[in-house]
Amino acid sequence: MPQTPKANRGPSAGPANRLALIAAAREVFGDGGYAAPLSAVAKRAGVGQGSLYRHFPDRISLAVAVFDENIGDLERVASLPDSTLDDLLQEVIDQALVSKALIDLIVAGADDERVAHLGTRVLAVVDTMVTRERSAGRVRADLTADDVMLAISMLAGVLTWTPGATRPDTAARAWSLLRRSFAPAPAPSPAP
Amino acid sequence: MPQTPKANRGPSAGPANRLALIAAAREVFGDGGYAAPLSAVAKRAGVGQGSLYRHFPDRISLAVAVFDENIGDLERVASLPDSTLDDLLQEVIDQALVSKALIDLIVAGADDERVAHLGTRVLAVVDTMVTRERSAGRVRADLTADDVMLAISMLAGVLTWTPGATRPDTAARAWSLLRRSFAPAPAPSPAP
DNA sequence: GTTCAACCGGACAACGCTGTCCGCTAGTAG
DNA sequence: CTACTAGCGGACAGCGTTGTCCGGTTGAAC
Repeated sequence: MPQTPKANRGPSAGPANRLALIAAAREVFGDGGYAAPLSAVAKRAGVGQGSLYRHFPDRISLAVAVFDENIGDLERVASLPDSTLDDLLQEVIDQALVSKALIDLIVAGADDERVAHLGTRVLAVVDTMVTRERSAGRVRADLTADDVMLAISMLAGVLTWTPGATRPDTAARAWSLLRRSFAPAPAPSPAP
Repeated sequence: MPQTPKANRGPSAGPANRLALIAAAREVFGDGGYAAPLSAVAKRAGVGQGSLYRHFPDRISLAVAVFDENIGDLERVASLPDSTLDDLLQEVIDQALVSKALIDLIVAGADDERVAHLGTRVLAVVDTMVTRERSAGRVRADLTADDVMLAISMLAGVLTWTPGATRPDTAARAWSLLRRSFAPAPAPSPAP
């Protein structure tokens, strides 16, 4: 009796399995980091290992599917005409753990086309926001999207290794620290 | 012939093995992160697994030995009466990868007494520097050591996942970004 | 009702890491 | 020289993860 089938929904599952896997992966990456075991994803999704590897042949394709949705959230925020950089960053903070996993993905898959595409999208979102903030005079004129990307990396990183309890506080402190470096230059000196 | 002894320095090794292990661990933690396999440390040190575990029963005791020296370097910088925060941070940047491993250690061993001690020493160093910079008016008056610790965490973190080639550039950009948030408040406004 | 193909779940082989165990060697004492 | 002991190197067992493989199940076509 090498097999003990308990339930097998057959081909009926449709895209359900795929979606369950993505949802499970988001949670697992969220609290185990990008390196979390994929077997945990299958288990959490209530799906066999086979289905996992059939839908997503490797870690990257699974991760790309997950982050595709997260980046969609960011794009949604940026597309609201009066959203601010703070709104965007708040979104990043809310997704902090997944965001860190995204960074790991971008690093790990630096030479993978699918991953590069994600990076491009994020940069575009940030660029939109920075341009808007700049023309509103809410940030210094020489602030670049790269600066903000760097800030986001740092923010997401520090939140990752912050114990859950103190995380909101750390997020606030870190963001207020970084926010200062974005600030417009104040009165350039009392005019001679 | 279950054993094929090639070389065995016997008890003659004295503290040499211990030192070799610490040096090897610094390198291995440096480019494999805190989670790097301990077997790699033994191999790098040219020492048997047995000797590794005899000297350092667990990962934490090995890591503590490594970082003890690194923190010593920081303390040395801070003890020079005219060293600045920039000098300290430069040291951290130079040790970036190991610094990130240190953070991981501090997180991983949050409830370990040996680790807590290391954390305390780092905070003390930072506090010294912040106090000095503050009274020299080189930073805002309300900058705290905790702020700087946070900045260091972020800096070390971002350097960790930066590909080697671009690391010096990233370090410079990140530090200049963070430096801005330490700056003293400028002319408080042209006086009404 | 029967056939078929798509899809499923979980067993399992391969692999890498940890931590232990043990036979061996280099100095030291007498 | 012999007896002894501290310390050494590396084999290996145990364990967890990855990725494959295959018998089993389901709905659709006819």
